[in-house]
Amino acid sequence: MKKVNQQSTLTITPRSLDMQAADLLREQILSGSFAPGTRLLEVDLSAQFGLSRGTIRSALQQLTHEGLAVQYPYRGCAVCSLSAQDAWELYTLRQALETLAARLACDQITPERSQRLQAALSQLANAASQQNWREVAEADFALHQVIVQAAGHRRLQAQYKVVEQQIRLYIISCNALYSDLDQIVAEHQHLVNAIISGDATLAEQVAKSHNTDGEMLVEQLRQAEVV
Amino acid sequence: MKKVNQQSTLTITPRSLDMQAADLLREQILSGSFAPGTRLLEVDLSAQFGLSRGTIRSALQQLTHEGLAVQYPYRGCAVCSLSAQDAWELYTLRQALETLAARLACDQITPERSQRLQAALSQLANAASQQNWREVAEADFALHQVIVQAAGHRRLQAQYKVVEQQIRLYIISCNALYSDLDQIVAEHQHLVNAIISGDATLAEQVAKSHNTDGEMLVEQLRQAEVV
DNA sequence: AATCTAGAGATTGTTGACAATCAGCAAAAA
DNA sequence: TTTTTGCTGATTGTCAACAATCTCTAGATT
Repeated sequence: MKKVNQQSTLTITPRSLDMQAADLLREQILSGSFAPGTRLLEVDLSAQFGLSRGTIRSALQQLTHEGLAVQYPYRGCAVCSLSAQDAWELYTLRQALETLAARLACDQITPERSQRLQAALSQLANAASQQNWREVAEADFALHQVIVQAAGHRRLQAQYKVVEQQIRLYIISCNALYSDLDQIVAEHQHLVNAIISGDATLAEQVAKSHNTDGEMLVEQLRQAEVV
Repeated sequence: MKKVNQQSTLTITPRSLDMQAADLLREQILSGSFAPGTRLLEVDLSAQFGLSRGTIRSALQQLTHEGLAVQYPYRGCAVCSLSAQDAWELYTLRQALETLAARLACDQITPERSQRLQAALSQLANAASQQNWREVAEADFALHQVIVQAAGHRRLQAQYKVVEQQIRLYIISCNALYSDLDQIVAEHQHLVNAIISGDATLAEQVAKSHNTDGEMLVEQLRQAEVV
């Protein structure tokens, strides 16, 4: 009789109601159901979710810490709106984190990790060949996740995730499109090769130059603000 | 009759009780009053502060997000304890953030900002000449704060502050000493000069090499764990 | 007409009580 | 003896009610 333990896929992991509420709200925000600027009122969400206001409050505090919501004391909470300055911050910060991740992943590269990088790169190439920019975006995120995980750095992972979420929010709010899918694949090919090569300085340099989608996003927001 | 407004030093800024409680707890932790591993129980703190448990709970959630506390569902909260792995993470992450800050500060350098950098550097040199390592540590932090502020990047500032706080916690828990104060001053001199020079690539390279205290900290923790 | 004041509505902030979970331990069962 | 079960104490998680703050508007004052 096999014991059910914490590593089993049969485990039910308890998750407090406030965290579940935060998860659901995050999903709504990142799927575009709650546009930037949407007010997130404790009273409304409490009624909608069938939970107490305190529980919702705790969930909103969590989202505020993740940068997805902004709190206005006594006046409500809202989904975060983004300026060009915000986009610039995210793009520069993401790049710094990805550069660190590339170097550390490279320092600790293993055959198994190489395979996972290659697999993620293949997914990206497949999505690009189908001209499906949404899947390209997802494959792009997934590839970077693999790199960041390969860095073996919990804080880096946590911080990268927060940045990624905010970037997702901005992509949705801009209806950002990827204009040159082949270039994106080529850039990522170059990055993965550099990491797998074991040359940390090269990996770092390539990651530093890896900015096509970030620059595009900042530019789009800048133009939107000028109009 | 002068109007009192939000920019006046006479303004009282409302700060919710939960944030005030978080401030006070943060201070206790960073001053060493609450050692790493100390249990932070809602019931005890509630009685001690004369606030409700919910308010304390919210304060602890804030500290958990800052990495100063760890939550154990249904079993209490504790001041974060640090391993060598944690120290490594902080040191590498800090370096990446400082490198970004140096580059951005350099890109946006102004005469006024140069002066502030020089002033902060002087404070560091003074502290070192008095062989007062606590003041050296504070001057070191202050100088980096000036650099990070000069980067004009709100998220970078926020993230840097979280990392800095955690580093402070670790320094206290290790009784870390600075062994070569002159070298520290020289390194910072080099960094400030690079930023002020306006050469962003140089600023970045110097910031990347700027790691004396971080490496020392990691090494001390590694030896403490071996014993 | 311009400015100030008070009140109402909307919303959050805080509280104390009840509900839920966890770990440890003693007793019962195998 | 080992394993299982049930209970208890300690602590958090959640709830509904009360307290506090903010913005806006109408009325009063200058």
